[in-house]
Amino acid sequence: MEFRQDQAIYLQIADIICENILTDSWKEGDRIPSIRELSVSIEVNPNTAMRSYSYLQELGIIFNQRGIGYFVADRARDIVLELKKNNFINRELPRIFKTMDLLHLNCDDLAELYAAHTRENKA
Amino acid sequence: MEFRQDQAIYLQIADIICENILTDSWKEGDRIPSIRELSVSIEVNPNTAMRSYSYLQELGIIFNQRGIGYFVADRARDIVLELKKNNFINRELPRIFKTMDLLHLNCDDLAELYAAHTRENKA
Amino acid sequence: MEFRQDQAIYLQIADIICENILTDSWKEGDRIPSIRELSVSIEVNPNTAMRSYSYLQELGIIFNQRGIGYFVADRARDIVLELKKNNFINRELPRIFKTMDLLHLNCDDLAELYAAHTRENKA
Amino acid sequence: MEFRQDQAIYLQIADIICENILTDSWKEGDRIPSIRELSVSIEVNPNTAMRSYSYLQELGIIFNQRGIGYFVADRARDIVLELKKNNFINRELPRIFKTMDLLHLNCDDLAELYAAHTRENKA
DNA sequence: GTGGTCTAGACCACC
DNA sequence: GTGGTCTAGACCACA
Repeated sequence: MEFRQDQAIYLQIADIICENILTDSWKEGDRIPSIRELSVSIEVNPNTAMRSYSYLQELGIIFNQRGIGYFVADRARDIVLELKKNNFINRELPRIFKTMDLLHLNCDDLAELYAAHTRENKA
Repeated sequence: MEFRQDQAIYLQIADIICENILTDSWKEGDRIPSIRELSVSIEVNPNTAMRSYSYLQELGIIFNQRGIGYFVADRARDIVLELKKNNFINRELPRIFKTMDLLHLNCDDLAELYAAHTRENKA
Repeated sequence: MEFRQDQAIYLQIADIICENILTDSWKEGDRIPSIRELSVSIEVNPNTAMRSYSYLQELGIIFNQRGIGYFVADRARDIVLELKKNNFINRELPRIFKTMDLLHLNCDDLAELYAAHTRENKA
Repeated sequence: MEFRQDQAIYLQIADIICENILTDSWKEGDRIPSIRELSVSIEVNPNTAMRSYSYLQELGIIFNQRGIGYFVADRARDIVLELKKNNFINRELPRIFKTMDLLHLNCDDLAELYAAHTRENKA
């Protein structure tokens, strides 16, 4: 497993888990891999995997049952959606539109690029 | 002056300078503030301001005349534009589109959200 | 059955049993539920229930008759009372007082807060 | 520096810091010892000290300035007071009174013990 | 100098 | 088997 350099590994792991939840690959109530399993499968130190889990637990996205493992929380999907949406709208969007202004790109240009992107992904 | 936590301060400073160039607030050939002036006005360590200037100098956006100061380079505007464009299209857009997919947002939603966000900030 | 996160489950179970003894719900000489019965009724791993019983047996609060079951020991009530009292006065009280000092609470406040808390729970 | 066995060291460190804030030993806006300084002075691993700081930062009690260090947050005292009070009233008090019931101790007994405790500390 | 992250490895309590 | 904590030591970016 390869990680980007521009973000802490434990955050990238957390992101991947959130995506799994958003796409229903991991459903609410499901047990997720143990820290040891995960750390082996993605080749990181158990401490790093643990950090991802602790982080998600704080956010209420997963929870722990002593001696058994971690599970996807009940309202996990809603929480993730809410967090991602807020972050996107309040943090990313303003910067995106600012950049667009500076580059003289308008919404139509973006739509075009988006269409191109979608085509590529289908191909 | 306040900075975000998610990016090095010297990069945020460099960004602001680039914006000044893109919007023609600082024109090619203009002398820009000395490291000391800048560091005082935005309340950062002179080392940090220095780092921003070194960074921009490496990119050919500004240049230094010993004992006189820093100046906006001749083709600065083009260079900045090129860099920003490449970065936006190749790095930011893919992640933006990915997030949009996960959040089930389409291009029209974007424009709408942006409008709403702008209104809120005005209020 | 739900357990707190801040203490081992087997200790919480042991505590409940002790309370049953202190309140005379379980009298000295009484047979108490088998490990299997208990583990089913409160939904814990049998190993965990077993651990609670072993722990209480070590303290002389319950005893085992092979093939028959566990029983409340003769002087169980006295032992429990003694243990609880010592623990409360020597371990808990000092920390309670320390917290009260920090929070500028006196003894009267305590009683008042407790009354308020009780009312809330009833409501 | 010695720590109790019944609680994680990083939490005990956090507690001590909170007490320093409550007693105004560390005032709002003050810079607190760097992670390295702290870890040396109390003889723990820097990672452990770091964990305490991260924990307190999440709670909004301290904050970090890049490359400079950690500082006591503006409303730190209020936050700590609020947290401690809530925890004491909602978590500790019920258990305290439950134990008092079981031990047949009443509020007057507690007051007496408290008075004794105060005398001891003065002596 | 500051903090942040990661690895490695150990030990422990618990289920 | 599970997670949780701690130590040790390294590397890095940043101010």
